[in-house]
Amino acid sequence: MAAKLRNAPKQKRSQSLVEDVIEATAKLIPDSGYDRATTNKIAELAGVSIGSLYRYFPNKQAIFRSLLQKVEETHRKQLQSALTEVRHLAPRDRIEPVVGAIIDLVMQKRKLMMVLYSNAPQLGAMEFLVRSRQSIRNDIEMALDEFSNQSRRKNSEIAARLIVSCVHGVLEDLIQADSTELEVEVMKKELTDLFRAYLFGDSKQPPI
Amino acid sequence: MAAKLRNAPKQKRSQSLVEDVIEATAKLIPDSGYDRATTNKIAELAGVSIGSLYRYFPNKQAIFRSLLQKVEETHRKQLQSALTEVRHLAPRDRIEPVVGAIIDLVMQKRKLMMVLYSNAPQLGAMEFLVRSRQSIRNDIEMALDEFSNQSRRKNSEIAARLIVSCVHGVLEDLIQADSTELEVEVMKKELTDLFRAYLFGDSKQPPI
Amino acid sequence: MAAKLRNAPKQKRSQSLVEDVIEATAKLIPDSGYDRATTNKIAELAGVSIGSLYRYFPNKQAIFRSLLQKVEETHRKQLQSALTEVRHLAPRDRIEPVVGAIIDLVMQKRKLMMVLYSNAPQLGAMEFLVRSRQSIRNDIEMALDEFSNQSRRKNSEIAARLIVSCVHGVLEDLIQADSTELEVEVMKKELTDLFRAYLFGDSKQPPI
Amino acid sequence: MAAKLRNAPKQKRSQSLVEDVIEATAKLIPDSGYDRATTNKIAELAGVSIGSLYRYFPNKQAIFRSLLQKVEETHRKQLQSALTEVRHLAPRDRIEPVVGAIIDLVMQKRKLMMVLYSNAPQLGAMEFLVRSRQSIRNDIEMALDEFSNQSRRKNSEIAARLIVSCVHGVLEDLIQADSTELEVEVMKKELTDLFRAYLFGDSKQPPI
DNA sequence: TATGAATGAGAGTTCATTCAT
DNA sequence: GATGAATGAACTCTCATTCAT
Repeated sequence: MAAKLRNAPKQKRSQSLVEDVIEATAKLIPDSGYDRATTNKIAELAGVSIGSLYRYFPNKQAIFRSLLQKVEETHRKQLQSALTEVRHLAPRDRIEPVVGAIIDLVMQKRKLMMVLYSNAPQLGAMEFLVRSRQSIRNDIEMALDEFSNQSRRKNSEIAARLIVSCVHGVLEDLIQADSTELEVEVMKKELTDLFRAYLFGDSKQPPI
Repeated sequence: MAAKLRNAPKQKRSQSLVEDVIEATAKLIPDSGYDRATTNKIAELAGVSIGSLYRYFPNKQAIFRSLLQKVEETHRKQLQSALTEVRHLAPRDRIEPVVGAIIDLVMQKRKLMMVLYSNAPQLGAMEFLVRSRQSIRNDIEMALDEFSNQSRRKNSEIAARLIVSCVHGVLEDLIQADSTELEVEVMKKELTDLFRAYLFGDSKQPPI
Repeated sequence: MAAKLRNAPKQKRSQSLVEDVIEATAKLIPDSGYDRATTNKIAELAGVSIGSLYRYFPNKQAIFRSLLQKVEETHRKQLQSALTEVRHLAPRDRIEPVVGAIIDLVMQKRKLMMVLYSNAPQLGAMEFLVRSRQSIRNDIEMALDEFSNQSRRKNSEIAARLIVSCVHGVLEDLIQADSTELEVEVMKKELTDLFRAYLFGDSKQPPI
Repeated sequence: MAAKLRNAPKQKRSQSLVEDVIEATAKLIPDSGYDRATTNKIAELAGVSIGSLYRYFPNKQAIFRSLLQKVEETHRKQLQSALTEVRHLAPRDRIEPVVGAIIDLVMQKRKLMMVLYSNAPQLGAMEFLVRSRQSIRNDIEMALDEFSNQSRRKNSEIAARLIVSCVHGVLEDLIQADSTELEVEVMKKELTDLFRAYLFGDSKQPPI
């Protein structure tokens, strides 16, 4: 689950240290990126000595790997919640809230995600990332399978991959352009529309 | 258009130096990333002394900014070519070749693009990148406007933005997962399908 | 005799702790040398907490000093045994077994001795080492005095010093060159021969 | 000959830099040993920036390796001089000046040699050291062969090894005990005596 | 009394940038 | 103009030692 740490943090104190370090890293990333987020800055922001940091993380990469894993894990859980909450709705009405949830989710961590993804190779986290994305696609795929008879798409696996990718693409665009709240809402709608057309051949947006 | 250089390279010699440096940087990035692509390595690979390099680039960031600009410029030109070549086709048949062209284009420079995009903030290139994307969106928007009467989409600007974002999203996924040639083709088809449904309410793929 | 410890270990528990620490240090040295044999590794290998270790040793140097003293003490005792066991032999026949014993003794602890000797200055153990060697020389001197009338050497003190030094020199060479068992035996013989010539003017080796 | 350096120092400036660094290292060793002779201290004492130091030496070990090689080379040359200068003398009169020369030689660099030898394994210099010692033994062996008919020793190779080792042993003892000039002279005489007895069965010292 | 988590000075090393030649 | 040797701040990481529990 978490990255391999030097000492499994069984003690409360240690757990909190690990949490603090990961959190500090997340705070530092947006402005500093991978390289300028130095281990000393991280330790300082976490309120921890550099020595303690290295007691629980074997090296800098491991810190970032742990953060990446934590974020991905959180994302998946939140996606699963969104998918569950939506099951009582008619299939075509499920799209909007799920898309909305995902977008909101990632928009909060904009640059964090960019930095983590683009440094994944150096972190030795590509394998993990691919697996993580696969899990998320599986969740979507299962959700699609529930109404595959009503859908125009036969291959839920490919459809899931496409959907996830498109959402990510729109997100990245929104992040990079530092978009306004309004733009975000507009794109959510448009994305919903896109997927409705794709899945049900129906693109009319319901009146707001 | 080009990054602000210390001396505008009016001389042939200087122009070639600038070109060589940018090219060397592009070669170094995939394996080295931003940080390990040191200015000294760049100069060496470019066959240029480090002193000369700094005569034409004020700092390391400027080199990468120039590269980013050159790549974006090239991409836009190639997109325009693709859009032009396709105008004699029926609107619904224009999607596939354009999507295919864009994907092929970027797939060749996978890691290069990843590194440049994710370091754009540190490079002070976000503003440029947003403008560059806007230009590309404008091109798409104009292409969409040509058949807006046949399309279900009224707002070509938003549609263009969505389309570009989705293509980028799929691309990133293909890049990160180190996808096979086959996967790339499958996703091209699916993306074409997606946009057909979105624009024309028709998602049937033409028989191959 | 033992290094100055913070608390003289009168309790059994403490004595064993001190022993364990010294022993662990001896085990660690051959592969780690002085610096990479960290106090934490020593404590762990000794099955002692680092805090307890520092209760009985004021610092890292003191641990190594204690080890050096213990080793020197052991060596001296073993030399005395060898000298005693040999007294029933004719003077010229005493050389070989003593030389053999010394060489065997030190060869077992090759690297340990090298590390301790070369770090003796930093350990503040030079004074001790000089005194220790003096003791050993005294033992040899007394042994030489027993047959000084048959020997060509008048000054047993100088002869003892020379002999000890030569044995050490040969030992170091054997250690550094990672010599084979055979080489060790050859050098033992040659050294015996050397000392016979020196002491008795007779260098013929007895037939094996 | 010299250790592999990053850039072969062809320029005068560079050669002097390399020399200065090696010299500074030699100065630092006696008081600081290997570990406390930090690269920064070395650079400072050499009057060179740490960056420049690393331009010519890939790492700390390489600096020490270069020093070791330089010292060994010098020693060998001086030994060869001593052996040559002595050839016009009768064999039994050659021993004293050669032994004297070697002792004087090494006594000047006492602790330096100790530190270099004991750290040779970490420096990756054992192979070199063994080869270097072999060369020196060869020189001695050849010198012995010149009068092997007058000598009691048949195996010059072993005799050479023994002699070199004994000289080293005596030297180390003199160094470690911080011996007086007088002691040094006494041991030189005794060593000469030892080898005369060994080689010629004659141990009477000539009147001074 | 024993523990071991915490400390932080300081190690080796890199690399963007300058400037004397 | 061109060069590349020189610079040194800043990086990641280690480990002797302390002290709250």
